[in-house]
Amino acid sequence: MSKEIVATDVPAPAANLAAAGARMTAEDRKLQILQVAVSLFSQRGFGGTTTREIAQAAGVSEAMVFRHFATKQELYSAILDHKACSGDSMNPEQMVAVALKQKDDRAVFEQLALGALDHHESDPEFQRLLLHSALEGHELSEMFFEKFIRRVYELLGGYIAERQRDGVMVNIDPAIAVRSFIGMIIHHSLNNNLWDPNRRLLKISNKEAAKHFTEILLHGISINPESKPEKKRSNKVAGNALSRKN
Amino acid sequence: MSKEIVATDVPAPAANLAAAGARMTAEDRKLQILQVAVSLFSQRGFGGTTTREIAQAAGVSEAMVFRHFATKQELYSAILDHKACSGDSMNPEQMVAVALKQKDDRAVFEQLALGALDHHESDPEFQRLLLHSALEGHELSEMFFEKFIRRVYELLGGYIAERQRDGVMVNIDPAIAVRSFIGMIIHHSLNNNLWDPNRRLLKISNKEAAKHFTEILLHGISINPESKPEKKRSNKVAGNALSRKN
DNA sequence: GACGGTGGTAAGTAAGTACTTACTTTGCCG
DNA sequence: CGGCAAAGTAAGTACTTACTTACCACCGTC
Repeated sequence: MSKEIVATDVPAPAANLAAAGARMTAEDRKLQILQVAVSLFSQRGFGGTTTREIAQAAGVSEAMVFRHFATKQELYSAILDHKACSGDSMNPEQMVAVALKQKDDRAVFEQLALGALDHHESDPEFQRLLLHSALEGHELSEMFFEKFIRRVYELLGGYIAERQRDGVMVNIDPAIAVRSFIGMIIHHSLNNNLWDPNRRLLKISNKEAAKHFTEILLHGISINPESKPEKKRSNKVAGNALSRKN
Repeated sequence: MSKEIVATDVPAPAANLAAAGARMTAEDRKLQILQVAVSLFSQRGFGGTTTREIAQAAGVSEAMVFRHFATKQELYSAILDHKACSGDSMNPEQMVAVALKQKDDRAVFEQLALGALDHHESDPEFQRLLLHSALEGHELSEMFFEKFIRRVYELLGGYIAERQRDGVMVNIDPAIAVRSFIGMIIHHSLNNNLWDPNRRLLKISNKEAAKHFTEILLHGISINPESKPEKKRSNKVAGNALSRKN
């Protein structure tokens, strides 16, 4: 049972050089080691990955790893920071900014869902890293929570609260609605990446998934759902929201 | 940073004996080691837990661990088997059997949700073990998937399909509805156990959560949602289900 | 009361582990 | 060319790891 120690991809900086075993600038090598380590850590976790494996996968000696990262822990932290901070689509606000202002409920939720699902699909390593770090109690978990999850709750929760004031959504605690929605998304990605990678239970595109999750949520928390909201809906609606049950 | 090596609880068989360091029967000791190891593995994962820690936590020498379990891997597997097979409430059918036959939608979903949420809350170790094993690619992940998840999809999906034929639910792929619902539940538990144990984002009882998740789902996929379905609804409704969008 | 089997251990072993040290190679620039 | 800093390594070190071996101590029983 000898696992191959090969990073799944050798990305940007000097892929061809790396293959030739050629010399690289310190910066490039550091980045390469980091990227190789991402792959290994996400597959096997912190405790399950040895510095020797990392060095081997990067095609250098162990000493090089420790030249660039003083300790294994520092390398791990660097990875998590890198992944969390250089986060490309880590800004939920901007990706739904337009829809938000137009109060296009469907667009708000669908775009957010699609963005998240696509991101999870294109970078499954991140989800694995996040899970590993959460289980290990690493600070990334906390950081990601504070910097991202919390903001999503505020953003979406705020939006829902506003729509409640508009009288078009039932008077549920917005946080519950957000949790339900995020739950559908995360769990769907978790299924695709972790438990059911060949989609035995459910095989749909991210677009379909986003659409259906949105549909269920909006139908689930909207008042007057018999009027099929096909595209947009007119903005302000008179009247106050009333709970269907407190 | 010396972590204490103490199992969170010393359960049934010979808790008082263990405290005294007294002699135990082989069977009892085996069980005790197993239970102590559950706690450690769920906290730190397979790679993150050493056999010495396990022995220390059980109050015996390492040799005793290897007398009862030939290898560390065998101990791990025994744990997973134990947890998955001796699964107490691992039968979703029976816990909603009555509601199922009565076609009491609300009861079906709410009872299932509450059962799952309560189980996750009372045994968070299991969720952690399951996650660890999924990340590590252990066979428990597959087993649990086959033996439990799949059955929930069949059970709930089948029920939804039936209600669609009854004409009271919209013509969505039942698997999508199930995924959405399970997603809300799992993600909520994951939040409570892993990311937000002190409930900063959302603090509700399992009962409330189950009720709200059910509410959202049923509202989300039911036809005719304006008639508040407060308790039960009459069974057969004439007419055929029509999708609100394919 | 010697005996045998079972619960239990102290003290290993060989193969890792993270991390270092002392040293060699390589490219670059005056 | 020659010099030199930076990239890179082989071969460690000190310690931990999973797993063993050889040996006790207790206790029912014949």
